[in-house]
Amino acid sequence: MGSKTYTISELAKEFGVTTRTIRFYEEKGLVQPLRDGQKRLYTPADRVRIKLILRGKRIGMSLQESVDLIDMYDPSRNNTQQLNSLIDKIAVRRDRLLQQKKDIDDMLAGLDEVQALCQTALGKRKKK
Amino acid sequence: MGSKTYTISELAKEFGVTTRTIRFYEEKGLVQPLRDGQKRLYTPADRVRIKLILRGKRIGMSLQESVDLIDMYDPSRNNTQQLNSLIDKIAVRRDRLLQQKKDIDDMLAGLDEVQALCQTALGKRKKK
DNA sequence: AATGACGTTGACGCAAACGTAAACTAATCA
DNA sequence: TGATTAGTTTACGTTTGCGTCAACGTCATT
Repeated sequence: MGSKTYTISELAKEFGVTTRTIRFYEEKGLVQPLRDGQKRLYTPADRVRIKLILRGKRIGMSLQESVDLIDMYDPSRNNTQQLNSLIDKIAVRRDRLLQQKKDIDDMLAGLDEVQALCQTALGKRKKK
Repeated sequence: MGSKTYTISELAKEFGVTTRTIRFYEEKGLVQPLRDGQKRLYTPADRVRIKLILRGKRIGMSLQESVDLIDMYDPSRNNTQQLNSLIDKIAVRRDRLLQQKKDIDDMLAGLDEVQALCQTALGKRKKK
């Protein structure tokens, strides 16, 4: 029953952030770990939340945006109203994500070109 | 010869940013527009730089990172040393971009799931 | 000549996302 | 038992990326 918990430094180490960062997320209400006396205890669910937040960060989302996104994943107490507006929000997000994907592909293509230039500039001496 | 130039507000409008933003980029040395007396005149090259900077922003790059990336696109005065280190940098960037792409795909998949849930939840009332 | 529209240079303000130092506790290792 | 290690709170500091005046110049109308 006592499913696994994590200490703050375990998670910090796993995700490559400082403990300060994780505490900061708590200050902002992004996670609410349990306590063993003074010490914070993180459940697997907490761990996932942090993971998702950091994933959002990697593509330039603000912490709040990540949280908003995470909240979408839980259409628990939703009336028809809310479900419809949720669908709209999803559409907006999807558009942004697709734009970002395009941006990334463009950049990758650019990098390929430059790399090719570099290699022919170097390769002339090597292979042929 | 006198190839086209743009005013600051033209570019601001085109890219959906304020003129303040573009001046800020100049303060930081990201662009160096010509002058007609006091007024800034942006060349097509300046315009492209700004465009690339904003593209970087969309996927969470800092302004400086965008500039670093743009500088890669110009392997002008490169000796073998620099070409090799450039290739290394490109590899690093590519890895990051691929990770970001994966992050985006994961999020898109998540959104698809949630949307499906929403739609079945709604559809049950509609159809029956 | 006055009214806008557009441009300029400071300079201060501000939110986000932590960094960093101080000062403390609680458990553990030697 | 003293030292080290990991945790805690409080609080001020820092960087980035602009927003927001203020105070002024320059044209083109009206």
